[in-house]
Amino acid sequence: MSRVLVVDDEPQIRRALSINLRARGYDVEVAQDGERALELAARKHPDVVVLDLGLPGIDGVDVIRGLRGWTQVPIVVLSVRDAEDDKVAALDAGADDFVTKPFGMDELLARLRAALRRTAPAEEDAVIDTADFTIDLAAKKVQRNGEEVRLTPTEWHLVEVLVRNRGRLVAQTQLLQEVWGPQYHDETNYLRVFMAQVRRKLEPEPAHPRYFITEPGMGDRFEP
Amino acid sequence: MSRVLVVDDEPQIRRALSINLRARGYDVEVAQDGERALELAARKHPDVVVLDLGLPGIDGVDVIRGLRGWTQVPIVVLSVRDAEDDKVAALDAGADDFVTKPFGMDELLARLRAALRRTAPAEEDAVIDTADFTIDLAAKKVQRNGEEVRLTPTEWHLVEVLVRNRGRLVAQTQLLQEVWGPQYHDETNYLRVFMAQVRRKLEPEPAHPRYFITEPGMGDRFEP
DNA sequence: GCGCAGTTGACAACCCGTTAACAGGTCGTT
DNA sequence: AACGACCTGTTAACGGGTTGTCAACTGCGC
Repeated sequence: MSRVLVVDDEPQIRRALSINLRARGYDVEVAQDGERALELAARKHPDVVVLDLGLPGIDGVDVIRGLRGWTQVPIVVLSVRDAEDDKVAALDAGADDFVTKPFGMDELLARLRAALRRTAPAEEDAVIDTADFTIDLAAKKVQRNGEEVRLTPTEWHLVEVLVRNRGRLVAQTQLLQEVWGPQYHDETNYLRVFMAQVRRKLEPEPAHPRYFITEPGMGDRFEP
Repeated sequence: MSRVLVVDDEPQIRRALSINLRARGYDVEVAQDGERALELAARKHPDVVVLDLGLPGIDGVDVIRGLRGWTQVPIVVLSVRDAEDDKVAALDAGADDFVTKPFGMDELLARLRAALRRTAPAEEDAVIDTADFTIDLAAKKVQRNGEEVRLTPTEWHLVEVLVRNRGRLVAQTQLLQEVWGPQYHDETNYLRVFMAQVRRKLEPEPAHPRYFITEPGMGDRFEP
């Protein structure tokens, strides 16, 4: 199920959210301050972030900026009532939604579902069919000639980003950051190696790719 | 600028929002009940909907469902405090965000910006069509006679600057600085070489350019 | 320790920006 | 009208950087 990163300095809130979210089937990571939040986000690639604005150390709004520098992951902010200015600043920094403390668990869960649904592919777009293979984004499966093709996690992640932007050119730095994390923005080696692996598994002629196209100097794209 | 559809049954709120939003440069449509909201949304295709939950006639949540049947337009819901159940129902029906009444105009504006920003990448389908070719700025693709034309990074960069300023004359120094960098302001050689390459790839008669025009001594411009 | 996945390095093939050289055209000057 | 200076258009070669590919290495989990 979906991975959630919870960022809050109050242990009892971390604990409450952790228990409640796990009970609903989410994978939960917790961080108690901004530094750890950014580091965990880079390592674990959560599907959604729940972030308390009132953090010790790095300010919550700066955490949002730090995340927005490299990822579009939805961010749900927790804030105290009457902190109107903070809310506006958070939204402008790129937060997706927020919940006022004290909050009901039902409301938070509803907002998490809403945030996740926004990034989830629309139902009808979840399956991409080509003449040579079929990609099911929801099920995370690829079929070729009726047989299932196994992709490693990184290979899949790469394919996913390209397919979600099908028809569009995706810059190398963007691909690297979305698949490997913010500090990998110039490890173009990885891209070459994994594009080659993906092509070997999916392209009819890996040496003359038809779907996973590299535009020299510009980036890569998936052509359906 | 962006088109906003405001749905509320209270005339003073419609009026206040209408004035404030227009003052910020939004195009505003108003509807006083659910039926008109659905009808206006279908006719005008707003970029974002501001919807009061407590409507006469069709329930606000049903309006959300009605919209979600055919569009992903972001919906910002207005609701009274303590209507927790309504909020959850609205979010699950597909609302994107909501604001509790009474609300500050700053907060509403911030949430509108956030909602618009979420769809911005998709919305920004800047596609320029001419009789001879099509330029898709978002996908970084150029088509000519149904076939894809490949531009090198520098060629693309040059085309992009010209197209974004379509119809306007762009000075040589400005082009050189935007495409090659600040220290290249007088390398007019580059401009000639690359304008020629772009013309060769896109113009029907490269020797008599119709789209990529050089105004001697002044600069260049793209004529759609 | 075995197997899988990700990481790293090496190298050839290729692509693209740079550069130079020259032809054609325009304009001002004589 | 003739001339030359200057700007523009066109082409081709060079060299450096990027890409595709392979294989060995590392680290982790079973």
